[in-house]
Amino acid sequence: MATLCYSREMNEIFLSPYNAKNAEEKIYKMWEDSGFFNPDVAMDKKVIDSTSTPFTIVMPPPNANGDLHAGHALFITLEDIMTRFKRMQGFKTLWIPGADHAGFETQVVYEKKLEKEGRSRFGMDPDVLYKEILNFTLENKKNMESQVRSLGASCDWSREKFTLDPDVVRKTQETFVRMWDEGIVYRGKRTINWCSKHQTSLSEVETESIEEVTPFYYFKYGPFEIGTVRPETKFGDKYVVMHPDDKRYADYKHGDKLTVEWINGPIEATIIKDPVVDMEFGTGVMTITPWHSQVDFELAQKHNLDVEQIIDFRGKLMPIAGEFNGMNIKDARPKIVDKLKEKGLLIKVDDTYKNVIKRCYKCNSIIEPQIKDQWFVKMEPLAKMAIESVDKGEIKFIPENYEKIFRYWMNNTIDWNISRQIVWGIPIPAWFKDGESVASIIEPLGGGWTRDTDTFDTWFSSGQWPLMVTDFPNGKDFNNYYPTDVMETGHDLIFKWVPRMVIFGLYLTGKAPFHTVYLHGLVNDAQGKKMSKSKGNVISPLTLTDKYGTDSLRMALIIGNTPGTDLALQETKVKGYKLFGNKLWNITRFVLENTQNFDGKEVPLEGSDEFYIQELNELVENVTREMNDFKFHLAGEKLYHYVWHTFADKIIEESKEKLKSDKPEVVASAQYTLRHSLETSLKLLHPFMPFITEEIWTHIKKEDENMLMVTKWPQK
RNA sequence: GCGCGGUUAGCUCAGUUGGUAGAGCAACCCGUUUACACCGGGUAGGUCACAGGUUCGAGUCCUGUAUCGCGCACCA
Repeated sequence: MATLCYSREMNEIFLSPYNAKNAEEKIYKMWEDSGFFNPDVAMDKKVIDSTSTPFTIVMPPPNANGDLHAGHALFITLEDIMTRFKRMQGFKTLWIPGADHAGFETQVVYEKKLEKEGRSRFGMDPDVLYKEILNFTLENKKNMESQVRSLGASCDWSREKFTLDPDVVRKTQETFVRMWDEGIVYRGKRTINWCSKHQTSLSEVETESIEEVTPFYYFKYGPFEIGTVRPETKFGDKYVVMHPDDKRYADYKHGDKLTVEWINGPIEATIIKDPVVDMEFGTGVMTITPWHSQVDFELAQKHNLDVEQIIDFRGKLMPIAGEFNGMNIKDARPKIVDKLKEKGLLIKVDDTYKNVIKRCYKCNSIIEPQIKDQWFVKMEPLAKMAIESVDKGEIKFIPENYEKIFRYWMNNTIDWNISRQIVWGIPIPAWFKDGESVASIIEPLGGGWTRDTDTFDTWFSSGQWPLMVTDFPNGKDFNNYYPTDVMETGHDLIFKWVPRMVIFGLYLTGKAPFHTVYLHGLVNDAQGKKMSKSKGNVISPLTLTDKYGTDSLRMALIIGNTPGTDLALQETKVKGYKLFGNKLWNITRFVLENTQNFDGKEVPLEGSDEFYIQELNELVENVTREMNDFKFHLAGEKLYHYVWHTFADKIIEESKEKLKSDKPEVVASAQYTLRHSLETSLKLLHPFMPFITEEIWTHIKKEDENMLMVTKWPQK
């Protein structure tokens, strides 16, 4: 028979303050050894009813290329709170961890490392480079995993997946081939975003559009005046475009040819009339450079115009530039302007012109639009499915306003370039021969095919992540846990990742991969400024957990932090929750010292005890409701308040008198109230502060009780 | 240019369906007679950005303005 009998020895640990460092590693090991992170084990050991409803979260796989940052700590805490809450409520709870090879991101990190060592990826054997990055990534993966553990994540490590696991690679390639077979993927020669430094194309989300003040030059072009910010692209400009309704140029007819003096001598120009020209802008006349501008390229296709490359893929001018051949565009620009000025073709320069320039989101290089054969995904039909799913209410967003942003993006899709000219990624299974392109895992019949050397955009595979980790299409987990429940991730991924997961889920299975998208904000520094290495204001979560314990950081990240809103992480706040942990620790000490002979059985409540038990019931009800509504900031704050200002300040203070009473029923009632309040508080706090609550629990639980992590969530 | 969000106490932020404004930290005063000084008790501090409107009643709903932040964007 299980009885409570608190001995002196058991209390001794509570005589000194809570030592997070000593407790955390031991507690995490106990959890992991129990196997309860894995719902199958929990069911086998009868901790969870095998008929219960599943609750699944897929962890956004952290990049295996460095240390965890504060944002990771936030998402791990949020997802762990959801997971622990549902697990205690008896759901068949599964949180699946992962690690991301993070294609371009990691390659950039590794290239920086090479640079420091005086090496370069260019000229390296691709296989050697790949192996080096793989080793680097696998080493970092271990580091990342141990940091995720240290934050208390109760995820099922037995199911962990890496985005380069062989089955992930194979399935990603199969999806590509299927999309090709079904006409969703095509090979196209189109304008792409080219980073001349990284020597790869990039998708729209991998570029940043930055507004800059750039000199705007007006040049004389025959009888016309044209404006440009990019004189260096103008060598091949032999089409001059104006609006068909523009009366100023009514004398010129579409197709008219005239000879004009230009940079390197006379050039034959052709008049093109097209309504794409804005008559209000500048002089209403423009020349075009189809190879290096998407608008111009579309115009060229429409009118079947010549398309000529001016700038090569290293960002240098080509032979068409004549004397400027081989020059870097940055150096060439002023020289070209000088030459035009000497020739009397420069009319004026506007130094106040604001222009939006696309840059590489990693190295800040100017993105050069180039024409290149790449693999594209047709976005429109896929986006349509995603919008329909949201229309039907199959996917909800927290906070709600992100639904609008999601819809906006889905309604304005551009076909997705999934080819990357880097080695670090999943190879695109495609073959070329005599201008023909075929998607196929194995070489097509006939022989003589050349394999595509490009790799996939990392989002092409991570977009399928919920399917990969549940072992789509026939795995046991896929049947049991797909669709998953909540996708919790940063609001910055509302474009990059969330839509792609929705699209792939719907495309491959007909079902959205999750019903709730919870988006957290960025974690900023104490002043609310974005953390960055260059500003030197980066706060490492590991430094804070070292100093104050993991539970304290978790509380500081959750309380007062509403979904979608950025958070200013202040060390004093973390410190404050360390004090709270200590408070809880000392409450336990008091309760233990004063309930030594108490058997734990329910007794009739005397005096204010009834009121306090009632208040506790209301707390349980409120906290449970708020947790169900994803309002963890409110639930956490209520718990903090209850424990400190009701439990400690009132229940304990008043109990001091009651415990001295000579009426045994008054003493018993007070003891029951103390013990019940403590146990309930620990259970409610466990998802937020798993370590300290579990540590206390091991000292107060009955012999036949299991660890707190799998103890039943309190009910009113 | 278009879109989204914020503007509440010195600082960082909460405030669920409209009902006389809250927390933490900081400040000030008092207190170490045993759970905790990693503490307790108390004090002070806000025309809820501004202007209108709806309402018996608005921090909360509507309109507009200002301002900060973020996102998107093929005007050469």
